[in-house]
Amino acid sequence: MSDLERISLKLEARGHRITPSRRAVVAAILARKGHFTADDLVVRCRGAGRATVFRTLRLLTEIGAVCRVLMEDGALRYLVSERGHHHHLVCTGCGAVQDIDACAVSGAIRDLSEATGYDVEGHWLELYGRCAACRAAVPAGVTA
Amino acid sequence: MSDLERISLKLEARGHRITPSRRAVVAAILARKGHFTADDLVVRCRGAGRATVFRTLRLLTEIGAVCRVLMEDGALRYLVSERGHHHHLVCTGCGAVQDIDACAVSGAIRDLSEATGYDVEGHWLELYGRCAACRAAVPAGVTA
DNA sequence: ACAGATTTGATACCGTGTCTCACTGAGACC
DNA sequence: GGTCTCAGTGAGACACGGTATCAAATCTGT
Repeated sequence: MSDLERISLKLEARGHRITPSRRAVVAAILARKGHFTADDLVVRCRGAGRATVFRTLRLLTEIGAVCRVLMEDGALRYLVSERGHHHHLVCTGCGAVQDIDACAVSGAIRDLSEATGYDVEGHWLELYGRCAACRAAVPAGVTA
Repeated sequence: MSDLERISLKLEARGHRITPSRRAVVAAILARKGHFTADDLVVRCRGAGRATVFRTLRLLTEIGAVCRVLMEDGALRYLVSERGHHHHLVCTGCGAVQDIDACAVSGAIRDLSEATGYDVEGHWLELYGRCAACRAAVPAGVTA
């Protein structure tokens, strides 16, 4: 089963129709390597309008086919995702994104719940660093 | 020493002038309880122009007098901060923000560095939940 | 075929933030 | 005092990401 088919099934399961526009957006997303902006898609999906791209993007985020990555400068980007809850390790050199399956904070959350009286329901964690390749290309400490 | 004076000193130490506009922006920020948007400040700082408010806000973020909070919906807000590195626990009920001094992920970062070959340089962590007061007012599971 | 619901795309709009540019005001120097 | 310089200012235009509106198109079930 292709990724496109799997996503289509998920959408249909939630009562959404599989239209040519949505198919085009999903195909464009799957064709992207790494993260992308909503505007990237708008440019590539000449067939679908801006609003439709954003709507589809939101739909896909809701069903978990796409997730959002917070870049170091505060900008939000999108990324194809097949996992449920996970975090990202973003390379500040080349922009590569590595998924992290193990949730690094689940233990800390329990402690915090007790200490603060909060019922912690969710969290957002992004990590930034330099991947092995970028470190080899430009050793740490050297600012280009 | 008042907060305003402390912040002024920090700015001067970096070679910035303490102008009436900046003083007004800082005063407006200090008068705010909890988080606020840049637009909040623009409205309250009738004396200072929009651009100046944003510029001052950026300055204060750089010197660490103000930090940004990522809300659950992806929106960014500002918050007075006297600490260095810390994280936030945001109440999804009343919007209260609790600072968390202990960095919950420093241990996990070491492990990740080894596992992935990344040199992890920074991270962003926000936690969301319901504070004790909100849990008492509307018990968990009840959606208003 | 028909009614009703969903989807679409053009466009206007909003929020957040930056850029531009002419102007100001304070300090340095003569 | 005059004037030079330069950080800072504010009005407004702009950029960007995303949402709201709304008429038209397209499905779906009967």
